[in-house]
This record gives sequence, C-alpha cells and structure tokens, in this order.
Amino acid sequence: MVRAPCCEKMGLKRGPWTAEEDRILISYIHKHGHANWRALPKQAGLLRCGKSCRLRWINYLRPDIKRGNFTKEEEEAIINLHETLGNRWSAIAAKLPGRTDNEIKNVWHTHLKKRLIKQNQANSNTKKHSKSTIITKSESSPSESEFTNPASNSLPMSPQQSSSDVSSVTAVTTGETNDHMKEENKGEHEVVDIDSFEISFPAIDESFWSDALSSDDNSSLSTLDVGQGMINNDDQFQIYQSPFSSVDFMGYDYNAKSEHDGMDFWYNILLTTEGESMVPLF
DNA sequence: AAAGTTTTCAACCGCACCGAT
DNA sequence: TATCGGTGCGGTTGAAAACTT
Repeated sequence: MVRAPCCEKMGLKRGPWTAEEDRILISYIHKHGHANWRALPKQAGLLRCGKSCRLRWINYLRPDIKRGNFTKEEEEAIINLHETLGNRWSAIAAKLPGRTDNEIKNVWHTHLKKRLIKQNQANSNTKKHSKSTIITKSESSPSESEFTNPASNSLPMSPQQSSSDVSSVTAVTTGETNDHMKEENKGEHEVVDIDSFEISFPAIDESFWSDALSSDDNSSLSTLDVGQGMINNDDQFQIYQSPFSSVDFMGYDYNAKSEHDGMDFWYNILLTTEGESMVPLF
C-alpha cells in the first residue's frame, strides 16, 4: 500500500516555531480543541503540517508540561523504568507527569545513559575488589530474576523519595532500593490542583529579565520592563502581573518569550512604559 | 579572540497501529 | 478482507549553545 505523504511539502513551513505561530496554535486549540490534527493548521491559518502542530503542542505548548531540569527523583525513575520498559519512551513518559517522551528520550541519551555506563564501569571495578560483599547481599535478598529485572515494581517515585547520591542509583541494580521504594510509594500519586493554575503565574526567571533588557530588537524603546499576562476569552491580551503599579501600556512583544502553565498559557511580556512615577511591585 | 569540537534538544521522518468504511 | 486516513511512537537530524584548544 502506498501511503500519501503526511502533508504537502510545498509551501509549508518547517523548522523552529515562532512565538506568533505558538500563539495562533494555542489560541486555536483553546477555542476549538484538536480533534483533527490534519485539518487544524489550515483552519487555524498556520503554514504547518498537522504532524508538526501536534508535535509542537504535545512536546512544548501543552499546558500541563513541566519545564526545567529533571530532578534526581525523575532521573532515577527514568533509569528504573528504562530497565523495565526499554526504549518505550511514551510508556515511560506516562509514569512521569508533565514530562514528554521526547524530553525523556533526550535526557536519557544525553545524561542518563552516560552516567549508567560510568557507574557500571565503577561497579564492575568494585566487584572485582570486594567479592565477599556481593556474596553477602545475594544470600539475604532478591532472587536471580529480581536482579535481572530490578525495576519492575518501583514506580512511580515519590517526590519525597531520597535519592540524592550516586550510590542509590547503583543500588537499584542490586535490588536493594526496590523494597524501600515500594514502601515509600504505597498509594502515592501526584495530585495536581488544576484550579490553582487559573491566574497563578510562575515566577519570571532571571534569564528572561536579562534577555529582554539586552535584546537588540528593543533598543529603540525608551523604557523597558517585563510582566506577565494571557489572552482572555475575548482574544484580547490582558496583563495580570507587572513590576509597576502604574504602567502606561503601549504594547507587548510576545516574541520575547511565551510559556504556559496549568490550564492556561501565559506570556512573559515586554512592556514599554511612559510616565515618570513607576513603583516596582517587587 | 578565533577556530574547532562536542553537547543539547527541538523538530522531523518513516513506520506501525487502529478505527472507519 | 482490503484499503484508507489519522495518530502515535521511536530513531535520527541538524542548528545553536557550550566548551575546549
């Protein structure tokens, strides 16, 4: 069977998404959902194929995505899950709320795999020099099958789980950590209070401030600062948070940085201000 | 400071799967 | 049953950033 290409190559944009494209996609999905990815870009007015839109939404724009570095707990969970599931990234992602399969795949290839190789090397060296210790462990604990499949009952990891040192990762391969994990994770699931996201903005990270203020694109503006806001139901931009109690709002530049959180998406915005008395709120 | 190299990660590609017809 | 369209998945790529020489 010859399949039609997923999209017309001609005239469709590829490569990195712009903030404007993000805004269009988010706005469309908020209003209409994403029942048909193939039809979505045309209806939304995006020069992208449906696949590209889906990927952008799933991996980046989706409101429930957790941004930022992986915690040690998450990294350990990935290691354990990979031990059990192999390269089934979507299955692994399903156990880590807010993380995407792509992100997990990347962190595995860039960090965790290398770390495990190093640890295994270190481990094998240790075993060569301390055989008596190994014998003692195997006498008192897991069966052979548990050794070969150590992570089969170790998820999900709780945020409270202590796993801050390298040796705990190593311990997983001996089966030692699993019982500990089982005990700690009994009946525990992360509960996300969706309501709390409504107009609750994450803190603006420091890099945004410095990036915004050093941006060449904004050199023509007289006074700059940043705030946060979102598109309301009437498709109008609304500021919810600004460093100034009194700000003469002239416009916003969502090219600076658009992000999202919870059930809403929001923008770190670049404000141009006028007037003489501006009182920082923080 | 410049050039070269390595690392990171967003995005793409091709294939498999599934439901509808 | 065969075909088709839509979606999801895992592997791969390549541009940009970070690091080294």
